[in-house]
Amino acid sequence: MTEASAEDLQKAGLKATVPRLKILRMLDTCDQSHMSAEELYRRLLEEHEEVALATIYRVLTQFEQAGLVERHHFEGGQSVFELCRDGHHDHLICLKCGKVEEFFDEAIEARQKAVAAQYGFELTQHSMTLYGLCASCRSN
Amino acid sequence: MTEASAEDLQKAGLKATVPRLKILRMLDTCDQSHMSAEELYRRLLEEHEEVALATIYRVLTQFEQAGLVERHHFEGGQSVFELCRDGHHDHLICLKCGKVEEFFDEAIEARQKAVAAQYGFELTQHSMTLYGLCASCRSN
DNA sequence: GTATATGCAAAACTTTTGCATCCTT
DNA sequence: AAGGATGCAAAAGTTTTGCATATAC
Repeated sequence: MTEASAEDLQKAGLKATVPRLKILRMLDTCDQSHMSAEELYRRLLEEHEEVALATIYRVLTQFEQAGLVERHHFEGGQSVFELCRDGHHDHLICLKCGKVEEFFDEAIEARQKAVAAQYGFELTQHSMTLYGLCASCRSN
Repeated sequence: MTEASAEDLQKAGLKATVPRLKILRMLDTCDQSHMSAEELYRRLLEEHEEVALATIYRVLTQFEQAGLVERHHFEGGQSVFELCRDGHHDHLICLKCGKVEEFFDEAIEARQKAVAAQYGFELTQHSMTLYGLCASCRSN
């Protein structure tokens, strides 16, 4: 995938403003792909690219509505945001070091659809998050 | 299952205080089995069984630690609490009317374990929530 | 030039905490 | 009687909003 750019914003129907580009770039290039608004704010600050926290929240909400970003509610209360890249996936999170792994499992997806159908639901989205200890945290 | 009682609290290692019993009873008998702290507060108020909101939060946290209650982070920011009755289950939520259905699917549980193992994780918990439109909301 | 976005400060909301008083065992 | 629990009020944390100014097209 090429670097996040002004066109990505325009294609999504959003003006290519400086704060939006900073936020998009940070989501795209940061080693940490799942960040809270506060984390994003701090990292931008560190790179001397400060954007007001209120703007970060507004922009993330717009990105979410435009389908550029997904918002997750993991344990811990605050929302975490992730740039939508390839397709759908679920998450595996280490409770000790916070590492986030992404995975996709066809069998699970199929069963989810089957369960929803069984209850008469039209499925529009789902969230599935596994919590545990990652390999390196286990060995310590 | 018999009505929630003082013994349930004592077995869990908690003093059987009046506020705790009120909260436990409400969780047990309310038609709505998944409630936020605020909702619990309002419903107790309606039944003239007021408990301070701060106490509700403290008690719910203790209940959670004692294994009496599960805390969920569904969409919408605030925590929702549910009395632990039978075994583990996942949730299916209607985005329109808020109805919560519980389900359990062995195939999904098995795949979750397999996925965790594949990534070297020791699985300690998981949350899986399906969102959609329930049958009656679809027909309207 | 015009509509929209941003920054700042304040507000709204959820959850936690300090402390004096009260209740359970 | 003693330790722990509660209520109240205040604080802390997260997210939203009003409004004047600045920016993108």
